[in-house]
Amino acid sequence: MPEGHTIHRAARDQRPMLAGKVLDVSSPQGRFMEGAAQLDGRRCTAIDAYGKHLLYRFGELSLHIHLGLFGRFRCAKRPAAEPKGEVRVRMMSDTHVVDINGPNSCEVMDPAEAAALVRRIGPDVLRPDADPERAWQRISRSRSSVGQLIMDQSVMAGIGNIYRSELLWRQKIHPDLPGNRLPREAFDRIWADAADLLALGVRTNAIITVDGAKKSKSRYGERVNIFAKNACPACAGKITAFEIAGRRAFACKRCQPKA
DNA sequence: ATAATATGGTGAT
DNA sequence: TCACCCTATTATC
Repeated sequence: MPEGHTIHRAARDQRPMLAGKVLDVSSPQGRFMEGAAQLDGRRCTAIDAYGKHLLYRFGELSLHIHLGLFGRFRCAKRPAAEPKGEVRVRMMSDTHVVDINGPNSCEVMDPAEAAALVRRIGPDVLRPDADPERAWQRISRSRSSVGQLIMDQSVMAGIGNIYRSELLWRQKIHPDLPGNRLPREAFDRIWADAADLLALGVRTNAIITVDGAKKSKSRYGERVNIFAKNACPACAGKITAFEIAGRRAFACKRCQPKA
């Protein structure tokens, strides 16, 4: 379930559970034994989110987590229940248990490695210190498509596959438009809308791109406009489905002209 | 039971 | 562009 909002939400949720506390760190699944041993018994000093990456700081050392497509967090109060599924890391404070299943990355980093990681991540739409100018410089100089660029985490961080289609639909821009033909004004709208939508995602812990929509249990329900949908909510025309670099993408030809 | 799918990313070709 | 990594859930036989 992870786009950028998921990670920032996790950081927000887990700070009061873990930060400032000495943690028991283990790997119930057994695939992170060495890393867990390095961190076990140390104090978690901070939890930082950068785009889709999460860094649990333990003084000099950082635990780098990237959920990938399948990863998930499970948080609970103690006493700890039996690990559910393949729990790569379990972190336990005096009050809480955080389990991480199926992360794409799970590694201990030294300060240089952590700094290098943060450096290669583009400006994060969810961070107040992000500099959109960096993203604009990349996009406006690139012949790649806007659809590709806004989901490239080194260009701008946080946007995933659903937000991509939804953002470009909301801003009436076709994903195939080359970055160097995107007007500055359109980029500004994309950035601002991304910041708003992802912030709402953090608040609700859900991807909601339909104005005024509420969380719902159905798969995409009324929360998204065109992602995995057939008809355009604006013009009732057919939504076209295609692929961008192997990922599903959606657009309305009528509402999202290429120029 | 087995296959297909998924909101992600990397490294080789 | 493809193969591959990681796991859980849903769809299909």
